[in-house]
Amino acid sequence: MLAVEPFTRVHPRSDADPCSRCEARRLSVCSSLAEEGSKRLGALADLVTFRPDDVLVREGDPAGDLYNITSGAVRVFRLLADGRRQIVGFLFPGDFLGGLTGQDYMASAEALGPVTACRFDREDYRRLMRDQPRLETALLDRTCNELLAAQDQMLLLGRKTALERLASFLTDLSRRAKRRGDPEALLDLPMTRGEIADYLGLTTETVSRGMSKLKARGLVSLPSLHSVELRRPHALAELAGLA
Amino acid sequence: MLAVEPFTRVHPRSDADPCSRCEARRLSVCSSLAEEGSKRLGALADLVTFRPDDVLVREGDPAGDLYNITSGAVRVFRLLADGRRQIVGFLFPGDFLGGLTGQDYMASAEALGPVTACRFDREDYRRLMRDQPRLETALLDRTCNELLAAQDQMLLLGRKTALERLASFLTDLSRRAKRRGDPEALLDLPMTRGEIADYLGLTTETVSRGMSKLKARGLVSLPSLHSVELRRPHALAELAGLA
DNA sequence: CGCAGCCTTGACCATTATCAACGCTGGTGG
DNA sequence: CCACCAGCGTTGATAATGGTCAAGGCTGCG
Repeated sequence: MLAVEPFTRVHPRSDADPCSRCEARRLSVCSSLAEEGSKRLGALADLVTFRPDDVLVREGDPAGDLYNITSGAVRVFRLLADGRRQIVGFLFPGDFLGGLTGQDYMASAEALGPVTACRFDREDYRRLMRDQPRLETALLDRTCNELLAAQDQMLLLGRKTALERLASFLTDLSRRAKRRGDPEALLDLPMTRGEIADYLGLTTETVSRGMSKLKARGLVSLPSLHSVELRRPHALAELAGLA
Repeated sequence: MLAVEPFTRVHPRSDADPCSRCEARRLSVCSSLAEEGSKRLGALADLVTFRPDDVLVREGDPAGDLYNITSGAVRVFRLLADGRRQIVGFLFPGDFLGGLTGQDYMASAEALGPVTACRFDREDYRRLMRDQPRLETALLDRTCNELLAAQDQMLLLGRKTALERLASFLTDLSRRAKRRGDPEALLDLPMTRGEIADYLGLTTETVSRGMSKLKARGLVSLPSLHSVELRRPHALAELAGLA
């Protein structure tokens, strides 16, 4: 039986210092360490690049490295035996990939396009955490946030309609873009319709129809295949069931 | 905007000592502390009881207490504005309820039947964790396990059929019963069909039909409304998509 | 410029939700 | 102690959301 090995993300913090080594501008791991000597983290990490569809980690492989995404985007997913895929998350710059517990990776991660990431050895990172309890507390906080997001996604998958799911997705992307400092109304969609479908528990066709319907209702415009402009973000959030 | 506040569970460990105060036989929090002085934890906790449908914590309320369930079962859920409910988890003896980060509870929890629990003050628990890093590491591990279970549930809600969801549910209940030391083939179902439905993203009727179908296929028998006997656990696990 | 892959749209279909009726059961009060 | 009743569960008929299959268009890259 496989040991457990979840993924966690690091969300950027606005008050953080830049990490010169991994080039992320606002990264809470780097921030936590800045106070106690970020040199050390820099020495542990190296910058790696991936091409589109490259595999960062594969479900079932022994857990080794941890990554901070610094550019590009990543899909994290699990598969059923017959090939059905559920994407459990998309990672953007500032997000964290990898788990510290368990023996094997329990989900796969692949690059959506060109990706650069800051790689840590898992054991180094663990040692670092042992020396710096603040880092462990920060990771616990982040994992709790991740769990909260997972509960949101359960509500979405279990109880929302196709259109509500799309509205939720776009609203969430907008929120995350804003947090990263990217424009919140003109979204870049680095994933295909099929990947959005596998994230929302739908099919390509339903996602496509949903996009068309949102456009027809004037909630969004679609300047290009892989970008969306939120024209009525509040109405979209309302449709998403947020408030 | 509400601060994040996820729930985490403590899973029992077989090598743990009993916790005399909260009466849980195998509880990893108690275990972690046994090594360094479980008296202290005992002093912080008090035993509380709830009647059926009592509210343990309510979504949106300021986060205060943490609970270890010692008997009975609990539903943890989130709601949409129009009343649609997604149960994000059921808690059984040995499971942990409450979050250490964030300002407010982000999900509600109610007793399925009579429940007893070991209650801790959140601040006390935090202080305890600061003194005992092992406890924090254990909590991080457990939260990661929780996150993994959440990803399983996403796969279930996004990509499994109604019958596969039911098979997964029963298989998971069996695994958890075994871990608690309860019979793994004769399951107690403390929840209603409607609650199972709200956990699996289905309706009462579909759950009921699914149960009948599993019975017709000889995979289970239904000795009473709230118990299930797994007659072909392996076939059930296969249907669940496990392997 | 052409082709492959992705996206969109349409027609049809299937799974599951909805609506409805009825049966069971456990708790309560006469 | 029994009978009633409210709530839950089951089953059936019908409807709807979203899936499947199919055809054609766009686009970006070689």
